[in-house]
Amino acid sequence: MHSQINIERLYQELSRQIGPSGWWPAESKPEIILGAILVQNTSWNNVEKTLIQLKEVTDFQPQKILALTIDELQSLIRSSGFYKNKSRAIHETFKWFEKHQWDYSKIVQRYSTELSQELLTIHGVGEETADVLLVYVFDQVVFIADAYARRLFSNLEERTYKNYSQLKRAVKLPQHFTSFDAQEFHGLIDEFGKLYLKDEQKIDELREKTVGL
DNA sequence: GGCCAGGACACCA
DNA sequence: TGGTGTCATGGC
Repeated sequence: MHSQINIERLYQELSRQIGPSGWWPAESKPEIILGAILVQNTSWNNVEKTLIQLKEVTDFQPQKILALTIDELQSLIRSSGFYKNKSRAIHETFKWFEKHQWDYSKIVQRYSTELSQELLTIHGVGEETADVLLVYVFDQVVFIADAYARRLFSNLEERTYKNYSQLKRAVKLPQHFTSFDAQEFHGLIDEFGKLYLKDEQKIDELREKTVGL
């Protein structure tokens, strides 16, 4: 049996050290959706270049995004890498939202607890991107078990979470977490990862405060 | 100049 | 269900 992290204390401690995270860094939901796809296995630094291009050309207006030819879209997002995959993912995801008139609250009502499964039917939207959309677009209280989270939890608990679903199953957010908390928790984990994941002393310090038996 | 980044998917056993 | 190869750019 591994020692487990006290999620409550981890959230509080990360907030105290580096909060507020300011995540997700975007001014609109279409921009969040674009960022969520573009950042797949890619540094945010590369994504920012792409977002600047997209803003200039489309101002993140869905109808303008969808009006781009596949070649135009690929050209605009090229610096984010995997541009063939991502151009298709962006197009299919935006078509999906268009099908639902970009009515976020209505989508939540319609699919209810099945929304995650529905998002996963979109080509190019996998486990993590679906959770990111749930948290930052649909304001759901969900844990995002991304690479930074897996590394952090693996380090703190001194074990190895091999993939997304393994950590996802292991982490239950506190009942009282609001959608803001879920957003902030993810942002803090990733920001902490960027800053300190290679700092053993920092990790040890955090472990003492968040891991019990 | 190789390694890696805020994954997803096809294919295989 | 779980493991592996592939997709691609830019920063270090």
